Amino acid sequence: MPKNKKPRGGRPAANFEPRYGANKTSFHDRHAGGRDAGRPERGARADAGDRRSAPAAGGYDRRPGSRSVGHRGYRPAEAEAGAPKQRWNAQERAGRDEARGIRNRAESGRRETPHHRGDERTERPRFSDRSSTGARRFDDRPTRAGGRDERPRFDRDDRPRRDDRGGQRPTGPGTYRDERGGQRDERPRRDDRGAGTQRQGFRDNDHRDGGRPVRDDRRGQRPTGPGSYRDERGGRDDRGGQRFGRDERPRRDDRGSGAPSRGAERPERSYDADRARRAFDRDRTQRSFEGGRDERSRPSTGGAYRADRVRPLTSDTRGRPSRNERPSRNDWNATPAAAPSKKFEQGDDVVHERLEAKSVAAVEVDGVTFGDLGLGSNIVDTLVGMGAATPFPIQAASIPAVLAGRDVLARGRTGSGKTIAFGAPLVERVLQSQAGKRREFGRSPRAIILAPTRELALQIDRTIQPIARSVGLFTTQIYGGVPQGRQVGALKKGVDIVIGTPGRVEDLINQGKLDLSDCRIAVLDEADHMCELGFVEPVQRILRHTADGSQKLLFSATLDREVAALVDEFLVDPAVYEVAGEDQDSSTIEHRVLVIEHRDKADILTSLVDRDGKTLVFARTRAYADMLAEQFDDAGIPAVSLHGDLNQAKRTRNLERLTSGRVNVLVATDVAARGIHVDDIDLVVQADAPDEYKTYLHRSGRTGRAGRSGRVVTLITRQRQRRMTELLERAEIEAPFENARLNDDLIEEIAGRVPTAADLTA
DNA sequence: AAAAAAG
Repeated sequence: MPKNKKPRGGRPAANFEPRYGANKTSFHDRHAGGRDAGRPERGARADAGDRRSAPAAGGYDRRPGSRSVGHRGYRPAEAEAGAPKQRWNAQERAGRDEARGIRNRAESGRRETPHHRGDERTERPRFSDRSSTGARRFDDRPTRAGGRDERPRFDRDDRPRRDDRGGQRPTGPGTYRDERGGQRDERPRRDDRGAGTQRQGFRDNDHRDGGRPVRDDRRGQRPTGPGSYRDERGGRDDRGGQRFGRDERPRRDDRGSGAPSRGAERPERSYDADRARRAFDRDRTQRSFEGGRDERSRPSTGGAYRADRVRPLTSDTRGRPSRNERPSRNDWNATPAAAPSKKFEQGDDVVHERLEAKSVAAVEVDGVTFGDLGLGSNIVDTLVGMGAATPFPIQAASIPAVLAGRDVLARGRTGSGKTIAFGAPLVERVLQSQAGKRREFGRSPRAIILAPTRELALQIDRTIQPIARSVGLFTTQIYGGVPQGRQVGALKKGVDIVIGTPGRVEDLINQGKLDLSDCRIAVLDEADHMCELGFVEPVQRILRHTADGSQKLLFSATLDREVAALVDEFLVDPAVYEVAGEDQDSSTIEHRVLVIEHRDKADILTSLVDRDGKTLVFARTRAYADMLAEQFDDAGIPAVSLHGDLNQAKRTRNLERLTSGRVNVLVATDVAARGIHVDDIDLVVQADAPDEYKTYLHRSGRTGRAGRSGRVVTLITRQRQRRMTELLERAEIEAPFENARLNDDLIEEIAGRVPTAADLTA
């Protein structure tokens, strides 16, 4: 049913566009449909004997503001054509004014959408008087910006904005993207099917939004050269990037120096021994369908792979890939001993026990292909098209296990390719489970993927959908904040893979509109987060709706025993994987802590974000996020916010504004802490220090992706130093604490403004 | 505190 809402583009990309244009589409539909439908009706009425019809009729179509009956801004023709306003009673007048207000809002919104900065945040007083405040702000801006003109970096940001506001150009090319955020119809047009994935346009489009996160995730695993990074807008480039990435692989090993040699030193342990040791080990026979599946679907190399290439960790410290003396959190988690005194000091940042895991190192997967792991050729081709020619360690480890039907727990640090690690084999398994069967109308989903935020669910879908499409499977997003009609419609037609957030998923289950009884695979992304208070219960309830013995996959960059509640109830003999050599020393992120005076905080923040690259600022509360974004905006630094107080359209749009580079500064709550991928964020500023080390890790993981350098700056006051020190210990991050004052060179340096260079150019 | 459902 949403199909007819889709813009009908001949372009293959059309299957991707609707999401951008979902809101826009319906908006335009209303208008276009309204006008078309309105004309005859109006004509009829005019002909019906009104004397004014003759002169007025010619003008109807052209008169600005004429509307069809169906339009909410509709006014009877008589009123406008000739009836004096005096005839309107107060109520009618009110209605008319309201209608005008709506229309104006809609039109100004449409006009200003691409660059307007106000829209993106929650209601602010100045918007009640948009024109005057707009004018004021517009007038102000050149002055402010002018003051900054000496700094060329502002020109780029300021100029288009002034142009846009002044020129009132309705839409730029970015309009579609701006309005992205509605849902799209998952179902490809018939003409998009099949060949669609092979077409360049499709690829381009997917890459822009879907491929990129994945590729970057993958690259994030290893330090690729800078050259491989920029060329991500096109499919061919991606392929190049992937080739490059493959060549790069050895470098990663060099870099994570320990990995190979460690592997060699580490005593090999038999598979059985390893299993016996695992805390979650259970009798595998509990899984009714375990055996047959295993034999059937295990890839030819899978068994050997697991036995030969994936090295088990034997204990907390033995064979541990840490290069420093501390126990490494990167092996699932620190033992309690790693932070003994901290454990109960702060109830909100508990260090959970580590999980025993098999560790897979990059060198071990060298030369292995996705095909070797057991994925079908269509999927492999799609992956290659997305820039993933060869599997990364976490993928190489988990894919065979997933294909074998095992429950899997996997930890790979931020940006290590987790989405493909569960997504690709999930698609393969769903495909196998339907082999030979016809895809029935109204079939219920075979797999579900849950994510903690809507943005993440969208992002996951962008990655998985092309893979699913390549084998003729359908995905749909089920998340809140948007009307459910379209989602329900998709479900009615039949969907194979559901990707969503817990709230709406459970809602639709309870409404009887989503049936998970045939759901054989359930994935929890950011699984540890999903096990936190407030999330677990719905997640548990949802999982209970899945088929008996359904396969469970739990992934996170900070996976630890926090997931025990779910593991105990839902997982059977899970395979547990992690990636060797993933510690902070191998990270490309530079961490710093600025100890500041509270009164300087606002100005220091403005100074920090007053820079060239993309900056992500984390605030603890929604209100503060809004406040900061406005503060930056007022200082002439275009900024938007992202938090749960915004409606979904604004959330999606604001995130896209950062992605597209329309703004360089995004101020977000922790809604953006996990999973969200935006290219090129080179500075993460924590306006408020996080309370939990995991939050720190996830927030900082928004930068330093794709092997690029990234910086994380945390602002704290003196009183917070101790807590911060402890948190960093738990996170196993080393960061210098530096006292900073406003206008310190230190801040210039962190922002990337080197005073001397500016002096030289001046 | 934030996140996750809402016609």
